[in-house]
Amino acid sequence: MKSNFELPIETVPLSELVRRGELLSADCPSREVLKHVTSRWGVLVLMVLLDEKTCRFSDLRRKVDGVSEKMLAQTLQWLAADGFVVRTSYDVVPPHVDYRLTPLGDEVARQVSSLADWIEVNLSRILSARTEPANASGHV
Amino acid sequence: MKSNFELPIETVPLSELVRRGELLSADCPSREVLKHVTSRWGVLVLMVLLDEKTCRFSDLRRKVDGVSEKMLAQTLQWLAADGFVVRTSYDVVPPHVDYRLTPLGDEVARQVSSLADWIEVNLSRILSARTEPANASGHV
DNA sequence: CAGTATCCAACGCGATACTG
DNA sequence: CAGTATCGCGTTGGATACTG
Repeated sequence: MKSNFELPIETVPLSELVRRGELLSADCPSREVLKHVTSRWGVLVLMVLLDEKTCRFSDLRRKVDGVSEKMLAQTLQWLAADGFVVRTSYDVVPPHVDYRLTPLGDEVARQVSSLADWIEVNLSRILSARTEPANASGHV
Repeated sequence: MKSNFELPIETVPLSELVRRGELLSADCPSREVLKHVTSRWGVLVLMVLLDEKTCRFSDLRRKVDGVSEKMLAQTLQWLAADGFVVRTSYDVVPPHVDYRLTPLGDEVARQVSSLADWIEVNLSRILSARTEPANASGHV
């Protein structure tokens, strides 16, 4: 049986939309998208592209501290395959390739960056909460 | 040299805050937080807890389709250690344990859910964009 | 019910080397 | 510059079995 995941949203019964049932089901394609977007390097690449508008491969390598060539390439391929990023190669020597967000990618990037910003802004609150005994060991 | 990551935000030089430099540096503690929050099951657990207010272990297992006991336990420990989730155990037989968001956890959960909602709402747009030839193969 | 412990398979991911 | 190819280790993470 084919699920209604790939149907236009308007044709999906409203009852199945009311509350997120999609991501919670293991076989929903949205799990894949979520995986790419929230992957270790996916988040950071989207953040950078949102700021920079357009970036070369080596720019991204430098900005995203710690990423290897392999993982950067793979991450960019995922994001491109999902329609979030466009790759443009200029036919010159030495090679020149640009990456930029699509309109769709711009939207996810904003979501992701919003989360990232929250973490950065609240980092000290989080680190404080961390060291606490985690409480709740006290039985009720 | 100790970085200023753990200092209260007010004491950090403004120049280092202007644009997110934290998550982009490999050794920033925020990377860890991001990892927990955007982990495969972390996202889904936060979503459920945001909706349900309070949940038992087995509730979460059932709602988060596909998660194993091991990974659910580990994810909850991460989120609890970061101060996003509280674990409350009632001393009865059979055992009864509740999980709920802290105020801090509520804030991240909203961020994460916002991203998740975006994906669910735009899934059909994404799946459409996916099949396209990814364009950009055309040299410029 | 709410986990922990153990084993093991899959793969995420970095290091290195090579190519157009 | 912008990658791909290959190797290999460490971690992730599922399945199963056991415990308070």
